[in-house]
Amino acid sequence: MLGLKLRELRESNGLVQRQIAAQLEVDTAYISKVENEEKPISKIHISKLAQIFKIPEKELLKMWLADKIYELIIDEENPLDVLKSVQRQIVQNTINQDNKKMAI
Amino acid sequence: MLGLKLRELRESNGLVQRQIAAQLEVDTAYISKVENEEKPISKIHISKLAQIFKIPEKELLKMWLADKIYELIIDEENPLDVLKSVQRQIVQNTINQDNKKMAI
DNA sequence: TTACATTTGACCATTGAAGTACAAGTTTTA
DNA sequence: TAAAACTTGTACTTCAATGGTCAAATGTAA
Repeated sequence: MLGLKLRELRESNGLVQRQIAAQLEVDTAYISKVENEEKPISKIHISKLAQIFKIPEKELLKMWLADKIYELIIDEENPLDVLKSVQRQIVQNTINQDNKKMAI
Repeated sequence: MLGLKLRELRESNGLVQRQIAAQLEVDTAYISKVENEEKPISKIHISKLAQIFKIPEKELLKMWLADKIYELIIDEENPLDVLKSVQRQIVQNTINQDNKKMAI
């Protein structure tokens, strides 16, 4: 998913893989594989990519994380279920923390 | 989160760590660390644990996955946001697949 | 006290993923 | 058709996380 997005970003910026590769100082083969989702893009490249494409680093980072999670659960029977339960845990957690603060 | 759950399960079944350790054929120290969330529980033990506690393996597996995801995003600024975007991706994906099927 | 249960810290081997390179092949485009 | 762009397969290294162990310390309950 992120690979595809990166390809779109690159193309809409009128760049070829070689140029991205140069800026990240990696092989063009790596870029190709990333765009074709054969390899994950390394987190350490996110900030430079954000620069190149002139988008907020945070946004790209969020996509990067979402991608990781996606890969983790997509083969499960019921991925949305799992997401829901994580969600519940986080919400519950926040509530507990707030309660603790109130108690002080 | 899962560690705590496992502790609860163990205690509500009236078992001590040594007994769990014996069944999994690991050191009690490992069990202790798992329950205290210092180490993740290995996936390969899930099925045996489900047996021991007499709960569906699927349920435990789901918790295991949820835990992984939780660890992945909990330090982010906006973990719920990330979850939402994964959710969207999955839903979108499902729709696309359905459309493809319809086209056949 | 004694014995059992749990925790802790230090340590270590294994494994799998990440990151990368290179060469050779295929596609695209001028 | 030639050059540029891209893809693909294989292979190598490195690195962090995992999955533990052991011994010693600490807690706890009879």
